[in-house]
Amino acid sequence: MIKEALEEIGRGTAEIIDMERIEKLVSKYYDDGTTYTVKAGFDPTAPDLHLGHTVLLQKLATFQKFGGRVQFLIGDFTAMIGDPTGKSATRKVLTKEEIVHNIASYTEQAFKILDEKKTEIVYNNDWLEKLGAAGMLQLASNLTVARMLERDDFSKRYASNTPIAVSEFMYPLLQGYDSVYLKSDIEIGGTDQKFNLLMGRQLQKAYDIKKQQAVLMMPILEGLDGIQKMSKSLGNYIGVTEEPKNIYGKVLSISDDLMWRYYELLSEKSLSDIEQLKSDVSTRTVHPKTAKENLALEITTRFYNEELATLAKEEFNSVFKANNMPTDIQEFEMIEGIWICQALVDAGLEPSTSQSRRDIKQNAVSIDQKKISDDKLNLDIGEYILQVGKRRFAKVKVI
RNA sequence: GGUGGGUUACUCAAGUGGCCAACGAGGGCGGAUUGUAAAUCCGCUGACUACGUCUUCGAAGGUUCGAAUCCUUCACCCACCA
Repeated sequence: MIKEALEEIGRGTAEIIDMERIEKLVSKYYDDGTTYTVKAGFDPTAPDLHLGHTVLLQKLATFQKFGGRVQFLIGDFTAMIGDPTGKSATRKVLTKEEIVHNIASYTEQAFKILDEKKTEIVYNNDWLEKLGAAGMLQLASNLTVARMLERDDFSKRYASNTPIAVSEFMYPLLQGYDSVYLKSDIEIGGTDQKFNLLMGRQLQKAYDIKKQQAVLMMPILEGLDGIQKMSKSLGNYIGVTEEPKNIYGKVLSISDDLMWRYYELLSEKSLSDIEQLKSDVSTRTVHPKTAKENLALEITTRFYNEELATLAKEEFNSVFKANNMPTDIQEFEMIEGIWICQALVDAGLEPSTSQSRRDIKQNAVSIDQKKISDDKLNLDIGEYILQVGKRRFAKVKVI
């Protein structure tokens, strides 16, 4: 029983520091029901969760099955600094309303995966604000600049002459202090968080709270391009609130190699089942596309339900395989004689009339399934289905 | 505080007075093809009812027939020195 739990916990992890501690915590839970805390931090600036986040959430959910109580930490204070990812040195300060709004949508999404009853939501502004300048200085004295520069992000940016704001140095310290305050037993995060996660251990020791958190790191999920990490700013993400057909379609668009990565990190299938599937595909017993369809179906089902997921699959096949039209096309009303290029812009299919012309020249635009080549066309009264490329549609009623 | 270097389109990055709406790469979009929105090949990628006009090269002025390119001021970044 414990063995099984530990296997599940270890699945897909990139690195675990202090596995012994985790083993102790889990076995104590099985002995006398003592629970333990698992901390994970989230940034309230981006209210849209994507599959990259769910890798962590799924791991948290796993812990919840085996005695973990999740400390779902909202980094409302640290969000003001911004994690030193090299993107922007400082972020705009969010208003209270924005944060409240973001968090509401955040948690709603997160509870599609997490067990709400075993989750405690905490805000680091609650204690970090009270820390004050003196507390901050005390905190900062725990770390040397040389040590800080060892951190990968920093050394790279320093070497490539990318600016580093001094406030960014505070980020790992504050995150570490969160662990001191919360007396976390385990903290999980992405591999890119290693430095910050270890800071928690170090500070817990420095502040002498009689325990040091174990650290579990999950690999960073690659985005749809298969190379860069999944992130909203790169546009290579699958959002958990996206429509079923989008989730389904996007999963289907990943490369075959990436599919196995997604299986390991996102699927609920056991590792041995996945191995089996892999060998079936390589021996051509199972078509890779089938494997991918099943994955897409499973992921879509997780965020909706089986019925909607199946519907998404059918819709996808109908639109992209059989080249049928999607079922839900947006409608627009326009005035008689409207220029086709303008109509495309008004219907949101094109960003500019210039782009419309280019696309018409490239044979990308059709009206009622017929390609057009005349970019000077004006529309008479009637109803038309405008289409750009394979997947942008609009219904236009000209009056 | 001093000295020097930098700021170009979504990103990276050429361009040092007219040939610049601006090389190239990535990304994006489209076409063909397919097992998919994969891979591959090809094309497009500032705006405008458009073989012309307009607005872009950190910001504002200036020199010039003509500026992304020269000058001045300002902002931001980097390096070295203090």
